[in-house]
Amino acid sequence: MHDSVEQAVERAIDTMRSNLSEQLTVDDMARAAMFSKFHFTRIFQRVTGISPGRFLSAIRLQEAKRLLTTTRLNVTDISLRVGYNSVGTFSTRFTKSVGLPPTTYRRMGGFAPRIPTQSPTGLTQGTITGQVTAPTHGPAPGLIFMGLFHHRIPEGPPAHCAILESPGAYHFTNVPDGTWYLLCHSVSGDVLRLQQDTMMVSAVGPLVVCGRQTLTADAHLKQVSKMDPPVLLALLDSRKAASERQARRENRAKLYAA
DNA sequence: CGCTAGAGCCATAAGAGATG
DNA sequence: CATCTCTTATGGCTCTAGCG
Repeated sequence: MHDSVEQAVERAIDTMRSNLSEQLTVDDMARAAMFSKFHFTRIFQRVTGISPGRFLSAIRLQEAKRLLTTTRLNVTDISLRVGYNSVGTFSTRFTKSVGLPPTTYRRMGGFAPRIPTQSPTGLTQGTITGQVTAPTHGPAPGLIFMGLFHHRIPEGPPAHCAILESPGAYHFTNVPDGTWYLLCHSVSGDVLRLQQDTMMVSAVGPLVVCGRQTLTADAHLKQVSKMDPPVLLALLDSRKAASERQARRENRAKLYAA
């Protein structure tokens, strides 16, 4: 039974991916999965962590990111190709989710110069801490991007973010009160190609922060699957970030030696 | 699994700014 | 200057969340 539910959700996601330029509705997806739209919405949310509408929107923006970095199509054409009839709506949604307007994203080669974080909202003080682990077999993860988001989908500015060079401990302090998802994303190899087999992800949550308490949340990286929501936020260039870190380490070493 | 109120998304249009 | 892109306001409508 559980498997058939997952298969239905997978079928719906396949329908989304192969009909990006169509005006797909939840009704259409529910029909493809052979459920009523009410029941379909519920099981979809249970399996993926987000609603079908948001998942579809995320897939559209992910495809737009790909088209921006791999083709010379203009923004209007790309917005039409991924199912938006209005370039205005597309531009607004893209900027809000990715963190950069479409043309800036293209100019930067698909990377963000820095990852913006939300400004503190007054009542802060919680702490979230834990370990990031990776599978013992298979390719080693590259740099690990970690972020605290309001939703199960990595879009918009995170409340906090960090970069780990390898699996290990992390520590977020001054986390605002609220419900958070810890989302981790690691790429070994070429980030631009975003090949599924080189990407590892982990999602932990919901984590409810209230007051000065400390929460422990361990994140286990796993190979990305079809049912994981795509990463929308523009990430840093991992190779550049790694070389900058290396340069900083060398500078520190020189200072100590002097 | 069905229903419904309200939140949020999208289309449209106009205008400003950037670019070649 | 023409074209492209981005931003913003507005109104309609779809979708989600919550209840039964």
